[in-house]
Amino acid sequence: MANIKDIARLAGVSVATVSRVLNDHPYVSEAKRAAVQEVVQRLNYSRNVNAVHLITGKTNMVGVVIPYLNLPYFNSIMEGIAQEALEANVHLLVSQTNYAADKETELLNMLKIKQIDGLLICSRSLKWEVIEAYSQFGPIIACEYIESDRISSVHIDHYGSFRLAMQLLLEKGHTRIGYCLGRGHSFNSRNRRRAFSDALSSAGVPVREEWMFYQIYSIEDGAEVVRSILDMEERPTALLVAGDQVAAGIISEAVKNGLRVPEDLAIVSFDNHPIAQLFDITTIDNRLVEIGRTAFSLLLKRLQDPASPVEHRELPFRLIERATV
Amino acid sequence: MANIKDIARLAGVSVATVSRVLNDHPYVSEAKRAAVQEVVQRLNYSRNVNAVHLITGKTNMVGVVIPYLNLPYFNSIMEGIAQEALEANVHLLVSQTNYAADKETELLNMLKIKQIDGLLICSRSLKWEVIEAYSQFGPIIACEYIESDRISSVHIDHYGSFRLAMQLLLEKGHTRIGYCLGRGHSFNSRNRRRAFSDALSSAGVPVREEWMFYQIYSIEDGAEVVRSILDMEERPTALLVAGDQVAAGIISEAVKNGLRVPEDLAIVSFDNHPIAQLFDITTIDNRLVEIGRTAFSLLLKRLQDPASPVEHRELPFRLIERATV
DNA sequence: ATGAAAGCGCTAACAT
DNA sequence: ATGTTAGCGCTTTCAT
Repeated sequence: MANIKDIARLAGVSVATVSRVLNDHPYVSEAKRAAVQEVVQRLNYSRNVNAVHLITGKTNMVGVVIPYLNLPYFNSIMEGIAQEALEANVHLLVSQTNYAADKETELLNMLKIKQIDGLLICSRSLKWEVIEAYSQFGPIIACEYIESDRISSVHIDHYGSFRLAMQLLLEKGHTRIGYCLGRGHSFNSRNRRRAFSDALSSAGVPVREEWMFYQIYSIEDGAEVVRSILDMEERPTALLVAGDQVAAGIISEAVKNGLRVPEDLAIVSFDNHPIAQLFDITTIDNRLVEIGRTAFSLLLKRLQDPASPVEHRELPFRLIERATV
Repeated sequence: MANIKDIARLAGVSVATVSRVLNDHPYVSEAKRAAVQEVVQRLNYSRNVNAVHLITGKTNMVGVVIPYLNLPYFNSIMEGIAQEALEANVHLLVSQTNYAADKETELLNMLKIKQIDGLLICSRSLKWEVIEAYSQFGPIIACEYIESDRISSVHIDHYGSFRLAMQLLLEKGHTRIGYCLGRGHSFNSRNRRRAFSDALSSAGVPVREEWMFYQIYSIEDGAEVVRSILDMEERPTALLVAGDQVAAGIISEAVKNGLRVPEDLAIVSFDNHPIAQLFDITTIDNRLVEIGRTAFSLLLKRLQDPASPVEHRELPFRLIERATV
């Protein structure tokens, strides 16, 4: 492969001049510029970016820590990130972590050694204190709520959205309410749980542990929840479901078993995925794609101006009333 | 940031020795190894991979050309790729191209300049002849059928699977059959179209252009198809649908408009996405995740042994009979 | 405007 | 077993 020296020799100029031409620097005579460009064309030359990375300390790549690419929640966020990255001409080093801490550490380390210019974290296992320590090496943006003066974040108010959903159900007279979440111990989940129990207690209703389901991710998981409910002596009359996909699984299985929705089982779901429309599910739009877009643009801003401040943006959620409440 | 020289100085050894320790090379005394490791720990040192990339000419990164991350078809393939990459500890440079040729060229170029070690192509706009020219720079694997002695591929037999679907429909007595595809001009689509018309002509039935729908990707697109059909004087009685998501949209809209499935409109769909189960859709499992996994492992093999031959693997598809035929 | 030369941080061939 | 040293391909002073 030809290198910059070859080009310089063939064009009859110095490597510095070639570099200037390559980087669109001023102070190069038209004649030499043309000569260089001709040789570049003729040899079909491309710069070795690894050398460029080494010397500039930048890579035009940002890392993305994402637990599961195929879960609708994360897929939507990723979609937003990818859209903006395409636009900004920045490359994405995507690491599907399955929540493995060592995978997260790996990307953090890449930031430290400048293999990536910045890092987007959709969700993580590592503690924020650990992650914060890496912010000295480059901007880090979180797609969840975090109080930090070193890591920017974009999030929606999961507490608020869960309270809204609860209010909807309580107003309809429901008191036997359960919920389905993914990870039970995440920050978001804890918030949701808190909203859930706050709403219940302000209505003077006790929390029923047996109606709280965790590790519910898929359509099949949703069906499973319905089967558990059917076996109960006392069943919940309403369910908050984190994820439309799961809600669809629940509704489908419920109907199959003679339960009417919403009469026997009301559902409020989250995310406003296309499938929610299909099943006419009342859902709260969490603006997931927008979260991804915003996260990326926050990152870009800090990349372009490292002095720009750490920001925390809360995106408004939005209730979509349909037929399951 | 500390570099290898600092470590060498502090540990009282040469940079070569440090490099040997870092790379687990033999011929280093335990004493020196320990000394180096101690300093590495103490300084929390990490190698600058950009320098390593420059000198080794490798990056432990592979590129992924993928048109849309959020389309179920591609998302499933991506899932397979990501699973294997996680396992193999290889990083993924993912480029969502939206089928923009210049984005594809960009990754091809990265291969040329060794910014990535290999390339996975899920689908593309560029001609294979163009892409083939880059195979000299590193292994390229395609997730679609291609006849090439330079690019390996994993694919399923779209012609065969479409023929099977047609056979199913013809056996049930359908002769007024239409289809819904995404891109109409892709290689896969052309194959499917061919299977479609071959099947029809072998049954002595003419092809009806007005029943062939293109650019159909989403649930909403599916609903739109139904609305077009309802307006027709003569309607198809069956539809081949590339994608369960779209099929779900079709069924939902059809039922809303009083059409019975399969009595008024039979559906055979493809991919066996979880949503197909929910809607009880007869579908042909295209083994998408498996395609992704296989593509990655083919790439890995060629990365580890560049002399290993170009391979073309066809994965068997599988009919899942449910209730829409 | 142009070029010479000094690195960027690392690996590996070579010498000892 | 260990160290010295020559690059990898590029950018960027610093001269001129």
